[in-house]
Amino acid sequence: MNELPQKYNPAEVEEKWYAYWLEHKLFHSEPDAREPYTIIIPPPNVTGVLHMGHMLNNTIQDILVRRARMQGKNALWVPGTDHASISTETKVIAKLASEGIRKTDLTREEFLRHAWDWTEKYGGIILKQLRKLGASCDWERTAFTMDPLRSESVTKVFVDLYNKGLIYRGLRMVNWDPQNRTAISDDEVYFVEEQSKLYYLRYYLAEEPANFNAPEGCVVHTDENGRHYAVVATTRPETIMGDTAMCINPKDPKNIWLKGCKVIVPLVNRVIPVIEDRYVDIEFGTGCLKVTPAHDKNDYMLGKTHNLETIDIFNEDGTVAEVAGMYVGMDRFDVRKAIAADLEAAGLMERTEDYVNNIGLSERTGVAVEPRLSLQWFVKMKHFADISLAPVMDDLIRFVPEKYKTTYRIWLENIQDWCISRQLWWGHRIPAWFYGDGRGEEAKFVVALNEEEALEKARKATGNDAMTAADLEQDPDALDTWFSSWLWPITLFDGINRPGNEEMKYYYPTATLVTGPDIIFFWVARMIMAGYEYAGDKPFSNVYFTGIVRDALGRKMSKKLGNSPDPLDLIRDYGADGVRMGLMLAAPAGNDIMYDDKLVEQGRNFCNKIWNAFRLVKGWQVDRSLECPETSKIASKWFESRVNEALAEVEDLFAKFRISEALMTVYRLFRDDFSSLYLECIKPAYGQPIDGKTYEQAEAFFDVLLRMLHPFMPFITEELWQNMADRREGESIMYAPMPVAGTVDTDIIATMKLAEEVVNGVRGVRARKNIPAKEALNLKVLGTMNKEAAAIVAKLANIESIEENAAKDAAAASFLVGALEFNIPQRAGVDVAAELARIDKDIEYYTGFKASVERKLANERFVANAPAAVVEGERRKLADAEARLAALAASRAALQG
RNA sequence: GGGUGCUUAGCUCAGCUGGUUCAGAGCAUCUGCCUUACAAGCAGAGGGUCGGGGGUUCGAAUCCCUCAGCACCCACCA
Repeated sequence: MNELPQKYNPAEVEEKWYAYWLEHKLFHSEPDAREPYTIIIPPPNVTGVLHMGHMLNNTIQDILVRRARMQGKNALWVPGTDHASISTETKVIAKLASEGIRKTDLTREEFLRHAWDWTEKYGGIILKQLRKLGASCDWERTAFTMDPLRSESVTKVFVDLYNKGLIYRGLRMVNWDPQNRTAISDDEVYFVEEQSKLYYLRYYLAEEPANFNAPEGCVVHTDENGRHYAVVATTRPETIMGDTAMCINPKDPKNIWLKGCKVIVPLVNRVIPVIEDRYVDIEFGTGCLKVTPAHDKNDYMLGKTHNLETIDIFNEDGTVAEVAGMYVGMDRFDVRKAIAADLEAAGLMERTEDYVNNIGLSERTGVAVEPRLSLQWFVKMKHFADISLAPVMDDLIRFVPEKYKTTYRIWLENIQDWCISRQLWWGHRIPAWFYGDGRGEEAKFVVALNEEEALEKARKATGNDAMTAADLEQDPDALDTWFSSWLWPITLFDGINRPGNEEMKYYYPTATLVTGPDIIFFWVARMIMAGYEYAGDKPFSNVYFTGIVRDALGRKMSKKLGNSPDPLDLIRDYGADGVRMGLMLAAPAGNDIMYDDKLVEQGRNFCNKIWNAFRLVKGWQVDRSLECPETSKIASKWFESRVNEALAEVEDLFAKFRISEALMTVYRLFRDDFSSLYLECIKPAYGQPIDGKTYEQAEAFFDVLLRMLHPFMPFITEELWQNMADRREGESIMYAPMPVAGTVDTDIIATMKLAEEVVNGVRGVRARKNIPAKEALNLKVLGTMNKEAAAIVAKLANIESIEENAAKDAAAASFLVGALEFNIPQRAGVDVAAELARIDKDIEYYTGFKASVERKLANERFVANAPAAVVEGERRKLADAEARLAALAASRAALQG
């Protein structure tokens, strides 16, 4: 063991043990008689690369899984990746574009071939990276949301929901991404403030009334020719070709004169009616609203209630369509500029104003979302909201931190139907086949598991047995990625294709889901829904929401800022265990973590500490003929209790998912209690051997500590555990039982605490007087002290003799522990002035303290109302203070004496 | 506009249903040490009127009200 280097070298250790774990299939799980503990990975994007968020998230999962495994549970962590339809398709399109290939030039099949090539090339990189972290995933079970099992399940669920009437096809205003030419869900839109303009446009009256007579309070606009017009404020003048009405609030006195009129859309010269609706905000702009039902959600609703025509003036890519009649083929933003200039030129622009508004952008492409009327597939959510609210509110599924319950509830209570179709090719294709003419709302279609079944259904529906596959056309759309992810906890055990199979029965519901709160709606909520609908039970019992990893300045990590370290670089520089520890130290549940290199440095340093403590113990020569020294006996008795205390604490913290605090508890146990106290207590004098009993006890403690540390720091603990004894091939600390808290001897804890305080006092004197640690001292106790504590003090503080019931030594340095005074005679004599000053400072403090306690006790209402124990406590406080003051006064007198 | 949460040492945070383990931890800082496990270390020390104000109570970091600031989520106004 003496060959162990002075510093821990993580790289080779990590490589070696990960290979060992794989070789012996230590991550693999099969159902058996043990209690299961299952975690399903939030599948990262198949073409993604590991970032700090993944590091945090997966470290937590690994800690939970490893701990469960050591607790004797059959632990399974299932890995996999997500096909991430929009994200991947966007990347493939970009890659093709760089080669001069346009998606529109390819057939669906050709495009998919490219996409699969891409997926195979980059797919799974992230899973390889997870191994560097030490992730104990059962790689034999690696799944992909678009592999055959998962795909088949998705189709079945679609068909089933359709048959239950929970899926429908409908014309709706959706968020349209003109770059990817697809609909996206509300959740995929984010809003940013944009500096834009409010354009005030003239809408002339179509007919001048014979006797123009506006009521009192009206704001009437008249041009130099005496013609009357209304003014409409809009941020989107380019949509005027789609105007089919102007709307005023019936309660608006300014605009009441427009009631019943018809106005002319500027430039377009179409005559449109003025309608009235209380939706219009009287205070905004002029109180007149142009209504463009095809291009605005609210306008669409107005259009429905007022039976307005809908003119869709944009193409899929955001250029102006034929039907607009002007600016055809121009991009929407170019049109805005052009139309503003043209309106200006035509004298139809009243004025413009600077204006800040929120515009919706597509999460994937960053382009402005265009509200667009289109035919899409939807899942009715009412039913799902009904079945998924109570289990969370009743803590059947426990959310950590709890505050997300409210978020969840509010979302469910306001749930909207889920748009699940995407105009993409990369994804699960919608299993609906059209027949006959027309693809609009009136289109005829069948929903089926495959083309064969579709044909059969279509024949039945039409009564036309001559129908062939050529008469069918499958809906070209793909499904929203989340439509496969929401089944993940079920499909990983093939629970859709083979309901109630053995693995489902064993592994489902899973134990804990670890994920970010940003996907609570996208994913967590929908898995709960799917769980109850398709597995008849919750998908998981706990949801642990992690925070976001930020930089030291609190900024989100992003490629743009370049403030995100590459996790693999960190692992290389600090070791996987160091990085894991660094991240976990700063990661209370639900709190964002401010990443700082200092953290992983601390982790690395701690690894080194463990390493060196091991070197120390392993370096001792053992002489079994030696008696076990008293101090070692005391130390062992004490440390056993300390371990039990810490174990109980850790158990409690894990139950509360306070993992960072659990780690801190073990960290302090190892560093402060084990290294600084226990090892120092049992350490034989230099060059001397250690007795057998103490050595074995120390080894046993080390073993316990390694097991406590293993879930957090798997590599170094395996390395040392393997080093401690001859292990069988295939044996691993991964399966060593996690120690369980035993009884705590509070007396020995108190004794050690006292010893620590005395040692601390002696060291304080050494520091003040510049007495080297090597120089043995004599200690006088002005009273008596616990013998065990005294023995420890002698060893740790390098005391050669302890004299009890000693007389006050005026020439000695002194300190107090409680009311007990200690003196350390000095060779050099004492600095009376300095000593007096110190004593006076103490006297001042305790006098004030005593006064405040006396005040409290003098208060009759306090004595009458406070619980007896509290009052008693105050009395004791007073007595202590008095004793202490007396001791101080005696010291003072002796010094002066 | 609606909601949730936060504000405690220089930094990151813990302090549960009010009282002797209430003012704590880690990191950082300062001082002294290359003491034969570890300088990626050891020993010692300093540092906060618990965001402001008010209230309840014998007693408030803890409960209530209010003000201020911050963060996040939802909705989105032409």
